[in-house]
Amino acid sequence: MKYWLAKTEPNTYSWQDLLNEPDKTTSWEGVRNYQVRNAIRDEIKKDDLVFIYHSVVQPMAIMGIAKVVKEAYPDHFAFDPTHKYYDPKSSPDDPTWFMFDIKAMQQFAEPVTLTELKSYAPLQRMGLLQKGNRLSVQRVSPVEWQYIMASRKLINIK
DNA sequence: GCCAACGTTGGC
DNA sequence: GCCAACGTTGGC
Repeated sequence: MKYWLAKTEPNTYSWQDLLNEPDKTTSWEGVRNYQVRNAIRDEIKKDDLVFIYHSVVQPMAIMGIAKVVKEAYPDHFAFDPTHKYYDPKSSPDDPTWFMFDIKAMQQFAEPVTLTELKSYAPLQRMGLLQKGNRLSVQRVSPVEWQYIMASRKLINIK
């Protein structure tokens, strides 16, 4: 099993939006970066765990944990000319872009802020903290994952 | 609001 | 194939 971190701008789609979904489950579409596409298509597997991170808006922080419930499948939003995620390069016969589904599992009692993450010596090499890192879905090492998990009380979502 | 970092596009 | 121009991301 692998660990991941997915960024989202809460003004567009927030952790609370995920909690409000039927079965706390949503599709993660709209990735239009090839490096992230390759990770989604080739590496993300069912039952992998994902930190959901709020970017741009204060407080920038990891909000909670989701589980991959469906592996990569074609991002059909790329096929719709009226949709903002439309990309004429991608076709149903030969899709360029992929999406996957996640379900919210646990929430941190308090968000784990970017400022706090930066203050932890064991996390200095974490992808999120590297200058210029713009990958919207990225790997988290097991050590980093466990360290962050141990920093907070977790609330199970029912 | 600014701007550094980075990815993509398109002319040559 | 190079690279300037442009667009986007995302922290400050």
